[in-house]
Amino acid sequence: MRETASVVDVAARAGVSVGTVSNVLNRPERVAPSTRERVLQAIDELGFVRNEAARQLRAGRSRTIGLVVLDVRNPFFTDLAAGAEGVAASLGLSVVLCNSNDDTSREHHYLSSLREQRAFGILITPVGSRTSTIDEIRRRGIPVVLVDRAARGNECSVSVNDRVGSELAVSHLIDQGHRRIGFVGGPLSITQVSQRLAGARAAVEAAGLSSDALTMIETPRLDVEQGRATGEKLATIPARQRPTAVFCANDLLALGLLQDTVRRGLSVPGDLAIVGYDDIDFAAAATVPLTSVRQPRSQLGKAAMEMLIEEATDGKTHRHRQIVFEPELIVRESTVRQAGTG
Amino acid sequence: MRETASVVDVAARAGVSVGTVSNVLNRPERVAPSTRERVLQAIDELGFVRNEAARQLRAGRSRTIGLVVLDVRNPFFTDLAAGAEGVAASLGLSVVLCNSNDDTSREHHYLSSLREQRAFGILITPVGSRTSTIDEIRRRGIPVVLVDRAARGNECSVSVNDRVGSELAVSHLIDQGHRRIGFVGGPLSITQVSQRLAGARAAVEAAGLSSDALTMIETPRLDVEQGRATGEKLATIPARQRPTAVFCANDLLALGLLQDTVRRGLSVPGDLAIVGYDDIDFAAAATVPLTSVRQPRSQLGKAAMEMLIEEATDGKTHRHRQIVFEPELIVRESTVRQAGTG
DNA sequence: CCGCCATGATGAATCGTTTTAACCAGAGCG
DNA sequence: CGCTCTGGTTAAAACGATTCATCATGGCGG
Repeated sequence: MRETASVVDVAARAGVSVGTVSNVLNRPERVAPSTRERVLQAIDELGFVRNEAARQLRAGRSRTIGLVVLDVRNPFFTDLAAGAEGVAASLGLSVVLCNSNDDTSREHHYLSSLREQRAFGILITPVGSRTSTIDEIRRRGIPVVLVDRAARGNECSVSVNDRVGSELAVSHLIDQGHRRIGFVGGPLSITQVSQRLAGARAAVEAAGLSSDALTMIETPRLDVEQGRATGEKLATIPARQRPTAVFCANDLLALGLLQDTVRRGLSVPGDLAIVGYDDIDFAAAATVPLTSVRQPRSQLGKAAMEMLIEEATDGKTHRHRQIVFEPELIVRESTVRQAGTG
Repeated sequence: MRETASVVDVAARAGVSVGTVSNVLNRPERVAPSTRERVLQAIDELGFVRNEAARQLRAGRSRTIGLVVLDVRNPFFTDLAAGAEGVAASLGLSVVLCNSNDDTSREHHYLSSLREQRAFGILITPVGSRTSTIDEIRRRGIPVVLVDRAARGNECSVSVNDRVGSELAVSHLIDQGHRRIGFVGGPLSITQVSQRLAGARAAVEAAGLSSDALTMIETPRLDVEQGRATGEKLATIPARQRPTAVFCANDLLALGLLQDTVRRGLSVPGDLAIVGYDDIDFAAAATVPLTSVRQPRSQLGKAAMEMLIEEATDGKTHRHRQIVFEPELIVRESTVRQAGTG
């Protein structure tokens, strides 16, 4: 076996031209069965493997799609990725998962790399709202679809209505009789966080409560660690001012807070009711099953990928559009006292 | 601005040859400062972006490294990935994270794709032990380093001594007075699992206990869900035969089991002591902080990547070697009753 | 003043695939 | 018999960056 066989070698061995080999590879129906057979055999014997770089060079774009997420460690994003990947795989496209880690410079680095690779397209949850690099990439003809982020202007996006989701969550807490509610999340520069805060405020207002019924507890990140830290913070608040329920901007925060609260010997939801956001698998599996706002994560990824592919294939006729899914509140024990445990 | 500027456009604008442009890009010191300046300006004005596919075609290999893991949702692997990525990034190489999800066909699919891309190298935790595709890829000149898996024969690997890790864990449980110990994990086809089981058995034997002191509880997967299911299983065992301590093959299992146990109103470690493996961040943050076997995850990724790059750059002089890290037992409350809670 | 060397710059060849226009043989038809 | 049509096949021209052998220029020592 040669170091690496090319299409020329295959052609020589099968006694045909390179064009025919290429046809066998890409449009097998156009070549006569007997020749096709001969070529396939030559490919097999030589252990020929297509050179993707050469294909890409010729095609002008690659067959990889970048998926840039804020946090690979958050199951929300890996589930989303799984949904997106399923669609891509069925079309022979591959997805590379890029973790911006909520860091603008990392995001920029990945975007530059995808641009050099002439990516087929990009799905991204941008770190901030300023997206000059994204605009520049789009201008180069690489389609970009925003995921889990509603587009402002003339671009495609797939998102979930964060306002509605948090209204559901906070209204539920109010229905349960809570009058001092905490909102945990941050930084506010993350659009999802500010949207969810806005929804929470709207729910408080709609219930006719004063706006100070809602206490904002800002965190620097949206992870388990910060959730636990929030437990510390809450403990320092005098009991009569302390929220009796909190709404967390995502499940990682909620789980961290839940763990800390239980460890302090407090009861959930008795002493503190907790609602999360995303409904990751961990939520149902927590020590006290977590009430959470379910987002159609996998479907989100699927829809985004379908839109991206549509834009990438019929670029001319394509019209940008924004898909918005509706979230759903899943009520579990972290907000509603169970019959048996009363 | 043209659709997309190439190196010839840049050359024309700067009034030099394409060779010079290439030199500015790759060996700037070889070109006179004044020309260099002129070329850089042309690049800027035209918004020129290198075409990675063309580079790769010429170079014969790409600048991406595949990292194929068993489960992206397990923080162990994302931490490992972070370590590996750090090293790669400093050399201008990019890492694509591929999730085999413990499925042979997915693994094969990713490997084929990486082969077509003429990957710079591959880091992989293989699903099974049969690795014919890997051998084939290596024969093509793509270096492969096994991670978290000791190599059998003539190949590079970076792993952690699983036998020692589980001996530490089980000896610790025996030291705490436990005489009926459960081992939770599976499937046994995963090398890590069988190694950890072997270590557990060795520890039991070393302590002079009968081999039925160890109860095997096999699971189909290593996730939180299965950990909870294990709780169910344990509950069905008559109290006098039920293990008083369990050693789980990874932290996800341990956390699931912990959650289920606490929910049943049992005390940890009073009614059941639990040890996990990996010491993921979640372990310390659990309702009852989890005793776990710490693996140098990030370092593992770093070392593997360094080896891979070494093999990829001096292919001739390179000699395969196997690095084995030693694990460390981190004792927390899930096995040792705290003073206050007695 | 001549030849040599160093430094910079050049241009053509190359990587491996896809695509397109051209070509050919044979079938069908008037 | 000549014409068109068609299914198969071919040869050659891209795609865009890199590399290497070659060449120009000017300074310097002899």
